[in-house]
Amino acid sequence: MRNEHVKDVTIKDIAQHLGISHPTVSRALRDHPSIRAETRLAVKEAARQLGYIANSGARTLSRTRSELIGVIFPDVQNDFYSRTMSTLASMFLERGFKLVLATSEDSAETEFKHIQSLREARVAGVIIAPTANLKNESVELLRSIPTVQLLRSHPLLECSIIKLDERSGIATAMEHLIEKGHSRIGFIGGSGTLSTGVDRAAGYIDALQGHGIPLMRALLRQGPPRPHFGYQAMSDMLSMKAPPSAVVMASSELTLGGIEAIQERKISVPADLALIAYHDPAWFKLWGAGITCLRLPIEQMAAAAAMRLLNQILADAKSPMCAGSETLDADTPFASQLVVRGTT
Amino acid sequence: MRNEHVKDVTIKDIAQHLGISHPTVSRALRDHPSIRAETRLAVKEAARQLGYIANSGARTLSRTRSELIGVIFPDVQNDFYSRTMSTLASMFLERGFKLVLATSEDSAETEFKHIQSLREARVAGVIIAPTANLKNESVELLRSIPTVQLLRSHPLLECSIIKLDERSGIATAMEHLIEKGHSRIGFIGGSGTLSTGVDRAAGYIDALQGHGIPLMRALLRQGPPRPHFGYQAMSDMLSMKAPPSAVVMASSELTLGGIEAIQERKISVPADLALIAYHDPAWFKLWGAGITCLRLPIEQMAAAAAMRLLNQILADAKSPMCAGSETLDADTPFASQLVVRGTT
DNA sequence: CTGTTAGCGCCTTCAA
DNA sequence: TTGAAGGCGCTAACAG
Repeated sequence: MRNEHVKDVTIKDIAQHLGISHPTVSRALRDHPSIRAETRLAVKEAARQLGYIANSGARTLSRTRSELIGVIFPDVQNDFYSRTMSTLASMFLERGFKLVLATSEDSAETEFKHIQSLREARVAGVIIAPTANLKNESVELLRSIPTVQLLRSHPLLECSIIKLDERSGIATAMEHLIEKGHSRIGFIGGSGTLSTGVDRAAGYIDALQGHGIPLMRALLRQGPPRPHFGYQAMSDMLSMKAPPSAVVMASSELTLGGIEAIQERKISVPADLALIAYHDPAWFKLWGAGITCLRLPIEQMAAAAAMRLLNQILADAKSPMCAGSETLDADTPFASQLVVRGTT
Repeated sequence: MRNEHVKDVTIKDIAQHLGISHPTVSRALRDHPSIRAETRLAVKEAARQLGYIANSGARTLSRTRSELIGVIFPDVQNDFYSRTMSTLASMFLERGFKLVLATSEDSAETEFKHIQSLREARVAGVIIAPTANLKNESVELLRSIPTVQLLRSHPLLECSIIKLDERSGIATAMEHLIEKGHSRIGFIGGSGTLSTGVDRAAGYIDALQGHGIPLMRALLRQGPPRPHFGYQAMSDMLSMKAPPSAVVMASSELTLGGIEAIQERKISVPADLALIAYHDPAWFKLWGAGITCLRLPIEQMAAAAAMRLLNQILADAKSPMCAGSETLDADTPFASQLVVRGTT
């Protein structure tokens, strides 16, 4: 223990130690071209010996922008977000950025607080999966930070979006079920206030219409994308007089709850009920004969978001006043892939 | 888009706007006691109107310590760490700290890089699950930051540890299996270079000895705590001439791989093979008739780590030179709890 | 209660 | 190639 509370050594200390000026030290440390190789080496050696540790706060102060990237996700327990974090972490680390993780818990208020403190930290950029009812103040703050929306998007946020083609993903799943002869198909998805909730439900409705199957209100359930709601919705559907013969669960968290309800009632899958889930966490292939699902290109999406943000940050640094580089926003949505397994 | 690159409003601007001095503004903003309520309100109002956004870097500069907490975990895909993150996030947010997440990927080198940049950011504290071969430079750097080790610990790190009683946890699991009549019990755990790997294996060995069961080398497998190794080890064991009748899998990631190997060989559980896993991610209760496991008190551990760190930070702020407050390190290990389900 | 003054550590002109 | 001077935004010590 005993933290040695000696004051940190600064570039001035190094300068003094070497009998030169601090600006020279500063330049040497950053490999500034106009510095003699000799002095550069001497400086670096001295820095090492004295145990110099740069002060990123001070650097930020004189530069106006830090090397921090804020990541605002609803939570990290969700497999999608935690895997995304991994990719983002490695991509940004390589480029000298650090990630600050902020979890909104789907509360617009905590989301706002986070955005505020990220703004205070002068983060270089933000990657966000916004909450449904993003506050105006949040929008306002984000206006001054290069931002990229990932997976979810919010209408008020005028920034790049890296998204999935949710509708056609669900459409594919529906095709699959319909081909298998199902027509009483249920859908359990995220709230209609979330962009993903809306889009996935739309895909479901489209598919039904496309095949002339009437939409039954009781078979379309939307709510908070958490296990609890999945359990609830599935239980409800299973207690109907005429329950569905297949169900699409539009999120892995909902699936967790949905399956619990199914097991509780000892319903056999896929004999009595076919199932398609969204996303493909590791355990899906282990459950029974495997859960049929739509696999999302997580790594690619994360990488795309990172690159997009890096570009924006760069463009921003070059021509801070210029508002023209909107060419980046060619929002080509990513496609999910149907993985057929034992539940259908 | 169009980031408005107007220079940020500072306390000086507010001061000028109000015809007072910046220190007064600074104090008012921070609710300093010796400020007239009237001026405080005026300042806050002006700040709001002018769109003032504090600069945390500048604050850190004049205070020497930021409001950032570094969290260094091997990865966040692991359910244990992602759930811990959630708890830490909310605990620290409430107290005005921000979390910087750094994933080491179990590489001592990236771990070092992260520690270095956290040190450069003058983080207020660090919570870490160290890699097996933590570098000396890392130890050196951490010496000057309040640090708490969580779950894993490293001998060179002289700081608080929040840990689990790994040995007795495994012992409980072994008791359970032995009671059920098993004596050929396999163990698949993390590498012997990890503290958790060592302790859990020790628990296994202890239990065997305690019951006069000879230790068979082939039934004790340790390696990287990832699905791939779990798969490998389980496959090996199942191909033995005399395979075990029960296996303890000492991590949820290993379990993922282990179960895959089991399913591939169509071994029936628990008839042909009993199983106990470590940790209790949500899907364990859904697999078959549920996976028997040791549930870890994640939230409590995370909360304890947070409190411990906060105390250290506080103590550190009060008496920076004093080396005496080691009383905090009463390392009472947490206990895991056996959850009996269908695999035993 | 409030203003003055003086840094925190670094970077960036401008000169030399 | 290097040094001198000034400022980034904020807090703190000391006056008043």
